[in-house]
Amino acid sequence: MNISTTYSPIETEDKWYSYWLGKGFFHSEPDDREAYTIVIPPPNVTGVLHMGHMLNNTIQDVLVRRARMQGKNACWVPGTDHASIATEAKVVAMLKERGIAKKDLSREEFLKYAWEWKEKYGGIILKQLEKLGASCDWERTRFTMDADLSVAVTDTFIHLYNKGLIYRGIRMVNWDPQGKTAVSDEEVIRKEVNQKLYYIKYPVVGTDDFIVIATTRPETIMADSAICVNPRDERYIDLKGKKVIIPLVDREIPVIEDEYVEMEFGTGCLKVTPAHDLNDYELGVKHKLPVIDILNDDGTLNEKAVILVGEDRFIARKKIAKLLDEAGLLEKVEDYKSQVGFSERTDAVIEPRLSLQWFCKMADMAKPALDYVEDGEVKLIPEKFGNTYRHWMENVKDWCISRQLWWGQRIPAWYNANGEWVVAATQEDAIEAFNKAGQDSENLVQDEDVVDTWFSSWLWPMSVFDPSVCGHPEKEGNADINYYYPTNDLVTAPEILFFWVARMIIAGHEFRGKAPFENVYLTGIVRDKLGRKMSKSLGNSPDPIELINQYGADGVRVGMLLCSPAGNDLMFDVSYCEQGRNFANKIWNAFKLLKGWSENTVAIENAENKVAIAWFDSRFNEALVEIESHFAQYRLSEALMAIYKLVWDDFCSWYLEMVKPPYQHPADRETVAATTFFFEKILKLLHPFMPFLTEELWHDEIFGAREEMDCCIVSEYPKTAATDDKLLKEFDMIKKVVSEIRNIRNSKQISPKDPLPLAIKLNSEIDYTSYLFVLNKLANLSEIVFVDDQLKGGASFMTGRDEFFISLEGNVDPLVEFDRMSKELVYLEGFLDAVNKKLSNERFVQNAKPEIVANEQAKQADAEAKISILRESIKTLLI
RNA sequence: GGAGGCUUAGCUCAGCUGGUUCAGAGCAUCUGCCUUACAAGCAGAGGGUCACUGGUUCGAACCCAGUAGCCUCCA
Repeated sequence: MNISTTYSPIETEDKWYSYWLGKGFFHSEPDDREAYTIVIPPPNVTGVLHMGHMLNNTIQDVLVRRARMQGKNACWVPGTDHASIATEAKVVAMLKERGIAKKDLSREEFLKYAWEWKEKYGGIILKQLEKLGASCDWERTRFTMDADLSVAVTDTFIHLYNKGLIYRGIRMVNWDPQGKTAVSDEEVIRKEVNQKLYYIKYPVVGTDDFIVIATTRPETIMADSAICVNPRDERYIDLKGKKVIIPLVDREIPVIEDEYVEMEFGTGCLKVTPAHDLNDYELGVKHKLPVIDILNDDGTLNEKAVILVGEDRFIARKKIAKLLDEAGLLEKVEDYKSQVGFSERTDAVIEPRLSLQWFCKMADMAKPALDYVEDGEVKLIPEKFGNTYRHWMENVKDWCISRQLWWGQRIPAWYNANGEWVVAATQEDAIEAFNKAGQDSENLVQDEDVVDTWFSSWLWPMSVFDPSVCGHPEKEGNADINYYYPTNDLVTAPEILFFWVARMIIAGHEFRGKAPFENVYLTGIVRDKLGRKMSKSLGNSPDPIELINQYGADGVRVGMLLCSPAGNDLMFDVSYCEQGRNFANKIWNAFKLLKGWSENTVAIENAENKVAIAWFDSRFNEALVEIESHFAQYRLSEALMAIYKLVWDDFCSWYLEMVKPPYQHPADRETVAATTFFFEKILKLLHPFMPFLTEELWHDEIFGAREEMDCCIVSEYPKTAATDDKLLKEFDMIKKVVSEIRNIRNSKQISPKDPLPLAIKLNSEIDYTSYLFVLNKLANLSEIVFVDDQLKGGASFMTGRDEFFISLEGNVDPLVEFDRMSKELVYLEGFLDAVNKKLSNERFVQNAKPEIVANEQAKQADAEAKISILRESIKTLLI
């Protein structure tokens, strides 16, 4: 084994990952054991690992590895989703590089290229997860566009359509005129832009007056259906029932009234353009206004605009401003800042556009999904997300599920020449359905759109096990789904609580009558040190693979978790990875020490070490109880910190220093055996967080010969056991005594090499005799004596009620000691005063719980005792 | 505009049902150490008006109201 002074991750990581794979430790098949299942939130197939994935998957791996060690049949199902929009964009870009335009390809040709792209570049991210140590069952890897998962999507569509839960309707979409496609809200980047606010005069019919409207989009006046004012606006009372004329095109439109209009904005008059603005559209529906769409799909004006036909919308804007000005109808132009949406991909200004889309009705399906969370059958962690969830589920909007793309599952709707349609899995089924309805079934065409990617991923916890149950609630399902479903934990980001989590609960309820998971752990957002979200465009995100190369996978895993409080955002900084790496190194070196001992042992009795061994045994169990409680509450970073302190402080700084043989002396066999045993337990505790380092050390010969399947990854996780509380308490006192002596050394500039004489004046029940060896070793004492009277002329301190004295010839300034003691006395007197006040307060004694009053009385007695000791000490000092 | 959340040491965060010597941890800082496991380390120390204002209570970091600042989601 390597005995370098630093742990070198590179040499161990690939080795053990392939070993685990080779032995099939990640693979799961249903059996008699309790299942522990996680399905991965499928990353985008085009994606590369970013810090968010890093956090999310580290958490999942910790949970899975721990469950596996607890003897559960652990199954972590990996996979990717097809991400229609992102993937299609990548394929379009690839084609462009090869000089091919998407519009020159048929759908089939394009899809061929897309699959080619997916096979070649897709799924890089899964390879990257291996570097992190993710113990996924790779034999179960799934893709949302696998043939059977696509059938699941189609069947689900048909099922919901037949139940009347899917319908077609008009909707305003985000249109990218350059990409000629609709994009989702998430792909619209809002930026503040300097614009102009144009004040346009509309002549009022039958008068010589004008009404002035402020707009940023003068090129859309030809699409106006009305002018709207607020009914409470006294400036415009006269306009009631009047009509106005759209400048340049001379079309008459009515003046309507609606509370929606903000009187303070612009002139208080709003032009209503239902075809080109979402709010205007809704206003139009409310007031039954006609919809006039004057734009082509490439952003140029069409013949409905009457003027400037064929011009691009922005050129038209400039030209129309000029035309209005020339006609004397442009009152003024102001500078104006506002938020404008840009396409993430083409950077074109997004155009709100009406189109016919497919929708999924949500209200009825949302109800049971809300109940799961309200009733606690599905737990959201942290709980605060329950409020957000309820609010959303009670105000749920219908889900627009169609996308104007090719990459994805094509909507199973078929149209005949008369515009009639049926929903069917295949063309044959469609013909049959048309015939049955007595409708024309010649020349059928399938809907050109695909369904939203979420429409695949909401089936994920079912479809990875048995896609055939999706769309078929009556089916019993295969052995896998009956064993693994419902899964245990889901680990994901709060941003997709509604897009994904809620919908999975809905789908799970619809097809299995059960929610797909018990616990949903919502991680925070990874931000940089300055609190900014990590993003590609800001360039503030480190490359996770680079970090792994630099700090080791274990170091990065620890670093991630150290700064990730449950449910809160985390301010990531590489210094956390450094801390993780240092921790790995600390463990490595502790191991080196132990290994050195085991190579030179003798069979001698070492009674002195027995108490230290008993103490660490208790301390380990005490820490384990705390760690288990953190895990039960999904407080992973606190569980990790508790382990960190157990290892670094208790094991390395205290225990190892206590039992360490003197330099160049052999170690006794019993101590080595006990320490080896402790070390192995520590490796187990650490394994879920630091899988590589622990596996590497696990196989060292000091633990004896290992069978090939005897690996840390499948070792039995430690179970809590009884603690000796008296021993733990007394050891705390001993540690305090040691620290006090070290403190005296430090402040008096005494070398740790110079032994000091210690005198103890016992005032408590503690029996120090069994700890003298430890005291002597850790504090380097020349002698320890028990005394009845306080000693003069040395340094002194109190631990509990016991007094300790160290004679220091000529090294102590009585004035300094006096000062220190006086300060302590003042503090104690103040403290006692506060306690006394409480106890003499009748209402306190009456109202407070008895144990709290008893506690105050104990505090009082303790303080009184200490004060009298201190007073005596001061007196002694002054004599 | 609607909803939710956050504010505790220089930084990142714990702090349970209001009551322990309760104001804590890790990192960073400072002081002293190359003490043969570890300088990626050891030993020790300093550091806070618990955002602000008021209220409830015998008692508030914790409960209530308001104010300020920051964040997220929805529109």
